[in-house]
Amino acid sequence: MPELPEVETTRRGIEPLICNQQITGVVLRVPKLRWPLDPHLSELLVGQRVLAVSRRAKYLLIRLEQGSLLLHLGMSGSLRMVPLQTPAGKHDHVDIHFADGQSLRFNDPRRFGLLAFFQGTPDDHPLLTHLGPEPLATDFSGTFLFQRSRKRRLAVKPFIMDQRTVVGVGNIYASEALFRAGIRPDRAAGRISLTRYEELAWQIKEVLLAALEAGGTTVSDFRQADGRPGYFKQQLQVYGRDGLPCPVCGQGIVKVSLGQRSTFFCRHCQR
DNA sequence: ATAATCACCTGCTCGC
DNA sequence: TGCGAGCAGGTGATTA
Repeated sequence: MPELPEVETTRRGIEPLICNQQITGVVLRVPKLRWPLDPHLSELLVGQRVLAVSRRAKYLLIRLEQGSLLLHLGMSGSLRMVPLQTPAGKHDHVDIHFADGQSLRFNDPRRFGLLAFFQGTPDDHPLLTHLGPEPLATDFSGTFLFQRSRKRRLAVKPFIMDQRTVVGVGNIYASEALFRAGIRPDRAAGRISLTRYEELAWQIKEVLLAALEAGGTTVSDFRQADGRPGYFKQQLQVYGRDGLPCPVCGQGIVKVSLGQRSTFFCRHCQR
């Protein structure tokens, strides 16, 4: 999926286009994405104005005058702004029409996404209450990772991909951050020193910021709100590069499976 | 409590 | 050219 840089790129793309706009209609073309879509969504949304678009973890929050829309792109989702009459293509599951004649279109081939209306404060939504810190915030640090990992035998890669540990780090950026920090992805989380966790926390921030600057990473589906792909793929150092030389030492990058997820690393540079 | 596995979907690539 | 197997950016639920 879209990991944090892709979701944030999407947020920045759509916010200026829908902020202060009034919703005039909602079109649902499938009964469910990951979970059933509320068939009354239209009645709940029409007439409301968008106050802001924010992000928590990989969730987008479209804040309305009454309540909020919670949106997750899942593995393959993307959002685009299109003129109202644009014919729906394959996997264009939801349209939200606005008074200016534009429409926010949710495309999601694998339908693992989420779109739900929530009345209360979004932070109280059950899906958001157990999330860890934002990786780019100051409360996310090596000390935090170190403390949270003591006595954990879980491999460090699934540990940092657990959204209760830290949010926003998915399969691509987990491999990239561990490479940059020189840590083997299969090392037990509880057997990594504070010093090394400080480096890892720093590299997580660095790689996410660099990807954000490039508009995210497009593997196949992801698109920015204007339809352009993300350009960070060219800067990936290990993800998807098994068999190719390590950019640092030249030894071949290896691919292994860790917690059912493909994992890429350099046996020489990562210990 | 923690860790591993399964499940939700479609589409694409690979090997035969 | 066709077909089944395996895999893909996420994450909640279920099982040991």
